Amino acid sequence: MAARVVNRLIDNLPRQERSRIIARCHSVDLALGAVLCQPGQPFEHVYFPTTGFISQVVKINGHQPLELSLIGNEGMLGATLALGVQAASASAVVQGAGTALRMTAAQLRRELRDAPSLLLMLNRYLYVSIAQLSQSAGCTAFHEVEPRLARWLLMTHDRAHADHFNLTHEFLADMLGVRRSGITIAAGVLQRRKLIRYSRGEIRVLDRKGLEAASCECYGELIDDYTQLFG
Amino acid sequence: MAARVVNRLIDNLPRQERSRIIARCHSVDLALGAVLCQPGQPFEHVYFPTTGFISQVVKINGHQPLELSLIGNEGMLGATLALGVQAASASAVVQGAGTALRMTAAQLRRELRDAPSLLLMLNRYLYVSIAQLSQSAGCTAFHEVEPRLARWLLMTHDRAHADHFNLTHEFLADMLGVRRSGITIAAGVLQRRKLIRYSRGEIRVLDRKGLEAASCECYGELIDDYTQLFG
DNA sequence: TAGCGTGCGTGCCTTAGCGAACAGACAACA
DNA sequence: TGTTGTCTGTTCGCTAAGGCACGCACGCTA
Repeated sequence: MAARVVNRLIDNLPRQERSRIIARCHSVDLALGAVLCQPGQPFEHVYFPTTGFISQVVKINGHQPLELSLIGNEGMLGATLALGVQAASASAVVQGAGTALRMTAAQLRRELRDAPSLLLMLNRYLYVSIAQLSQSAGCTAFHEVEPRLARWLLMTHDRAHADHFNLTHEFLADMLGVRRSGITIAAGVLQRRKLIRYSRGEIRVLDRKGLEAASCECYGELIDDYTQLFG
Repeated sequence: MAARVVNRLIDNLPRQERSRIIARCHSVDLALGAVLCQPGQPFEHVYFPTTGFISQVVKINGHQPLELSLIGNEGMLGATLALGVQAASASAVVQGAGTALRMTAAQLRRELRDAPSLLLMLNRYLYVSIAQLSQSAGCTAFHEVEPRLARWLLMTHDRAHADHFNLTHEFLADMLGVRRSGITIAAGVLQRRKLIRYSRGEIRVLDRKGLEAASCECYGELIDDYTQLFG
């Protein structure tokens, strides 16, 4: 169990290609806050998170970076290489410390040449990413802080593989593109409803079902988008 | 000039493939308001707009559809087919009447098999679309109605190939995900500044440079994203 | 020329959320 | 033990924008 690969994309590959890919990867630690790519700059590595997770964020002049998507062991960073473009389209930052499988971008390009199911997988993942980006755009435009926070906590819960994780209100505010005290209020409501408990940067999920009810429907949509293609 | 193909994606193809693709296409009229695809449903056709243009929109429960991207003769609808997924990820609606080159989805898939530059082009276009989606998400989250309206008018101006086009305030409000009277106010400001003039559903761009100054930087970013890959 | 539908201007009230600031509370460290 | 930094709670004033509704004005049709 300990040495088991637990990136769902890799796990989905047929056995031969899977071991080939794993052989080409190194396991690395993802250090909280590390910046893994910058928009316009070529990827050095691609990452398949196993226990850590990564945020893709967009920076808009005069604002804190806004989160676009969260990448955990259900996904990868660097899938756009399958489109033949070397550069990253957004920044990516480690958001939950942990481990990932990592491969150089050059190596991935080589593998893509003669690993048809790898390409197939990246393409599908890109498709899901596009669908999820679209959904998120709508969510950010229309939904309020509280349900968005709940959705965000659920997504993190899924990727952290633990009931508690470390995030300050300040950090959450940046990710959601809202004010810190807006998070304090929304999180306070969720805590009073006994859905979560938090203190000084540690958040614990107490009632997942309840959180799902408190979140906007976007959470379910994102899950559907993924399972439709990856089961 | 009259019969000249003016879809920039197609124009960028090498001569042989270009004529091959054009031969596979039919020119069709895009009727204002026509729905060209639905999320989750397979594409019947793909469209390369020439004079018309198309909006991709996302529907969120209880809200009007929000525009994700605008597709004119610089782009196409259906590029995700290159990812091997048949279904559309969002709805698409004709937003400016005009013409487009159209091909069946099945035909495109066939062409993709042995037209390497076509695949290359679709892949690049997908990359650009992802970058633009990300930028738009940030724009919707942070920028105010007036600059967003200016940006939107510029984008439409680029795609309409004319200084005037037909759009009501109501329609603009839906696209931007804001209230109708919010558009009336923002458009009024732009009109008083002599950047545009409008009346009963017809909008005319008077001062493009001025509009660019009034819009958020996202307009420039979107242009950059595109020109970086398509020149 | 009367009627009606559509598009636009405007106003009122409400509200979510911003910006900024301050205070308490805890943790770590010296 | 005190000091300092970080995290959270809370407040005040403010603004962009939402929801709603009314009225005008233009233009098509009868």
